[in-house]
Amino acid sequence: MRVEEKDGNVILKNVCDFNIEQILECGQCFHFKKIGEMEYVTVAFERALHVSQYEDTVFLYNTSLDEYNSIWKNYFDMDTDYGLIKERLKCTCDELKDAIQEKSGIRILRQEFAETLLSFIISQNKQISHIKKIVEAISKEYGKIVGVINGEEYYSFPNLEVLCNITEEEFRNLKTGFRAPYLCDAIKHLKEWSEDNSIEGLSYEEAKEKLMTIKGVGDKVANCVLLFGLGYTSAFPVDVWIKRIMEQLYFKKDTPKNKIEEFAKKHFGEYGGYAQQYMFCFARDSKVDMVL
DNA sequence: CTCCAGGTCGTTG
DNA sequence: CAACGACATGGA
Repeated sequence: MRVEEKDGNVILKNVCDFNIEQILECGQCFHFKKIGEMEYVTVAFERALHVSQYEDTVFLYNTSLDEYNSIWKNYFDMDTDYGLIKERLKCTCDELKDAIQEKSGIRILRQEFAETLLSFIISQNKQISHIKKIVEAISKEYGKIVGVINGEEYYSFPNLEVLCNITEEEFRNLKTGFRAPYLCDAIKHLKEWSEDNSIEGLSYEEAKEKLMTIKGVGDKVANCVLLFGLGYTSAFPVDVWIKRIMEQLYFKKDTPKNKIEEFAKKHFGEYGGYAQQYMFCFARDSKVDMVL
């Protein structure tokens, strides 16, 4: 891959294992907007990035090489060799071949911890389109304006200091429903952890246990946060879609979620998170049979 | 109008 | 411990 800066844009040429539509639309993030064919605005790290892709060329508009190197390279996980991961997974797990082939351009975004945590608390029992609306509403109400692209304004997700002052009632007014107290509890914990730095350097198990002390964070949300917001690539969130496709690919019968997670840990190991994303996206897209 | 959505909590058996 | 209903809200 080559990285060039030209006329205030950054261009990535000969990009491998990268499909902007699959990356953003695969349910790992909620703070983006499709503005054209293979053209998006994604909001993260208090910035709005206008990005488009044509074949193996990716355009990052109105940015610089410095910003790419300090922010977007890590956000898009460009230092990870997805070709290698896919080969490993396909070798050991023949069942994944179709999903990987179909969703070959997925990457696991390295998102901010706080936004990921709150977004996935909101996600419970909600459709992705509605999760996006709530994340946008929170950002518009409490975040900063970080860009105007094609006449549309984009707002960053509020930082921790601002989040600390949002009341349960204010969250209810933003249509978060019964999740409002969960969000407040999560913010309280975020504040503690940022003050004593206690979320850093933990093992997967320790971090998961810590996350699950938050009311409203169960096994699935904790795994999503570990994977998308804290970089634990072995995390394997089991939701309805993963349950359906793994029952079809592996178990051939109704199987409890904890059994599925246990199996994934043994079978996929450190690559669990990647395997999960290929399967999730594939299952949701191809509408895997609802029953077995 | 009914059903369900990238679930979790509290309560029962 | 496994099973089950409640929980807010909006879209199909």
